[in-house]
Amino acid sequence: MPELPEVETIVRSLAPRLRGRRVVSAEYLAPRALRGTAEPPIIGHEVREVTRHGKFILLRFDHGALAIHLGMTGKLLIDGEATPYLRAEIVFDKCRLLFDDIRQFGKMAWSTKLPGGPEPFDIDGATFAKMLRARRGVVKPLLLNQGFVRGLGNIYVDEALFRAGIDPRALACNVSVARAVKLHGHIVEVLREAIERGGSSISDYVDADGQRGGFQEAHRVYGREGEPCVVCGRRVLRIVLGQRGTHYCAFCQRR
DNA sequence: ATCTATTCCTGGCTGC
DNA sequence: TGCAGCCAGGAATAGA
Repeated sequence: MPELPEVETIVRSLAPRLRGRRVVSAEYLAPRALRGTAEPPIIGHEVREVTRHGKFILLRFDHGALAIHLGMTGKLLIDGEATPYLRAEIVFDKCRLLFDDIRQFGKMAWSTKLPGGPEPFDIDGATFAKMLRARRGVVKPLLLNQGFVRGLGNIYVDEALFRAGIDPRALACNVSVARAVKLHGHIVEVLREAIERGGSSISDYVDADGQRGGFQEAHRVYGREGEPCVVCGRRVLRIVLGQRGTHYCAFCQRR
């Protein structure tokens, strides 16, 4: 499941391959990939840059950008093998880009307004604390809300809350300023560490060269239900919170 | 603003 | 071995 670190890894592998490349042709094999939006007017145009906005990958052209969201199982592969799950193919002058997506939660659209709160990297702890404490909801669903901060998904929210010692069911407004600042630091830290290790590959995720990430080995709570907490040794619990599997240590994380 | 439930989708599990 | 049933979940959506 591509979250910020996985998308960043993909962008870093895509950018040097696509920068300056001219689109020769494009084919959209699944109507769902474009979700009924107009075909991107990219034929004959050159990619200027490949960037990330939260979990969106942006292929930037002079006249706009193609925004791609990978959903759960989306992959962007340079010169990869076509699979039965191929949703789109963009042929460039020197390579081709395949959009592969088993579950079809991914989507692409031309020059859409990009949603979102700030990137966690773009705000400081004090600003984050102010934002967090102004909200009334439960902290985990709030962190998953892309309109609050961009880029976090289920894995990194569980990991950051564990590192910060905050119960995922805590109310945002009840988190002290000091702990909110600490949480922001841990969010930034866990995202940076995950980017360094090429993201987390739970099942499907690979970068544009088909390489898996390595950060799943460093997960402290996500996917570790029943295993001993790396800090206190008690069993990691799993509950459902906001329709999401949620992993935490009841001893190390408090409300 | 914030909550819940529902929808999308399919491979990979589980259990019989 | 086969097969039904359930599960994973990002985000949009509807309704409260």
